[in-house]
Amino acid sequence: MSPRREHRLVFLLTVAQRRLQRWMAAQRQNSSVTATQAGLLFILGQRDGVLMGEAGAALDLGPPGISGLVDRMTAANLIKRRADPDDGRAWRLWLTPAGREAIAQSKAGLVEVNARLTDGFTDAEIDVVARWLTTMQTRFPRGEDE
Amino acid sequence: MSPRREHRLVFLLTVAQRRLQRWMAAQRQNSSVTATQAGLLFILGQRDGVLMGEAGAALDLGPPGISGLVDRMTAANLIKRRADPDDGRAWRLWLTPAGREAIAQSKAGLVEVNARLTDGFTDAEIDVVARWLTTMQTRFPRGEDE
DNA sequence: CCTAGATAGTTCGCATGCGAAATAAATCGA
DNA sequence: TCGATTTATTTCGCATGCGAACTATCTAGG
Repeated sequence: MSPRREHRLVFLLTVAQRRLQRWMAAQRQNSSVTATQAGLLFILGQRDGVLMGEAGAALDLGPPGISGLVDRMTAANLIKRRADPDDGRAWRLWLTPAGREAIAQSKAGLVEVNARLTDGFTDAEIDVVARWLTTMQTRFPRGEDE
Repeated sequence: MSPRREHRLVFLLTVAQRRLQRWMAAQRQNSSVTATQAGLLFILGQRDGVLMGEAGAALDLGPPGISGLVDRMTAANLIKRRADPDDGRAWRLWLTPAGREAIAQSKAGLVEVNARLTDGFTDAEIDVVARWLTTMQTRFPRGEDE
C-alpha cells in the first residue's frame, strides 16, 4: 500500500542474501564450497566442457566474475581449464574427480538450506517467490539487454 | 514439487541480489548512494545520533561491515562520527547537511526501483515475497542467535 | 592476403562485507 | 579498589564481483 513498505524490498533482498551467504559460510566451515561455486559444479555436472563465457552467463557473472571464480576453483582442484581446440581465445571447463565428488557433497549440503528456505511457506507461496526472483533478471536487465 | 526446483532458490536469490545491485550501480552513475548507504541515511533520518552498533544491527552488518560503511560515508561527507559523551568506546552517527540532502535524492531514486521490484505482481504476492524475505532473518540466524 | 572490427579472457583498482584478532573503555565481583 | 570479563569499535587478510582497459585471437570486407 504505502510506498514505504515497498521501499523496504530493496533492503530486505540485500539483507536476505547476506544472511544466506553468511549462514552457508558458517555451515560450510572447512569443507565444501560456496553457493556460486556449487552452481558452476552443477552446470558442469550437466554439461562438462562448457565455455567460460557460457558458464558466466548461466551464473549471471560478468567476465571478471567468472574468471575469478574459475581461478579459485582451479586452485582448489575442483575444475580444470583446457584450451578450446577450435578457438584459441576460448577455454572450456571440466570437472576434476574432486569436483565430481564435491557435487554430491554440495547437493547434500543444500538439503538443509532448501528446507529452511521453504520452511513455513506453502508450495504456492514458494512459487510466487521463485517467480519473483526469476523475473528479476528481466526486470533489472544488464547493460544493453533491452 | 521436485527438490530440483527448490534447489534453485539459493541461486535465484544470489543472482537476484547481484542483478539489483548491478542495476542500481549502473543507474547511480556518478551521483547518489548505494542501497546500504541509503539504509543508513534513512535510519539517521529517523533517529539521528545512533550508535554504530545499533546501526549495524539495523542493517544486519557485523562490526567490520558497519565500520567500513561509516568510513566510506564519512569520507563522502554524508555522515559524521562523534564520540559518545557517556561511553568512551562508542561513537554516535549524525547526518551532515549533504547527508540530509542525499536522503531526499535516495528516496527519489528508489521510486523507479520500487516500481520494477513490484511490477507484474499483485499486492498479495508482494506481501508473500516481503514476508519470505523478512523471515529469512529468523530462518537463517546469525551465530548464536538461537 | 591484410587490416578493421568483434569476441573470449585476463588484469587492475575498487567496493563490500566477512571472521579473527587487537585495542580501549566500561563494568562486575571479590 | 583492582583485576577479570565484557563490550564497542578498528584493523587485517580474505573472498566476491564490478567496470574499464588490455591482450590475443578470430572473422569479414576489400
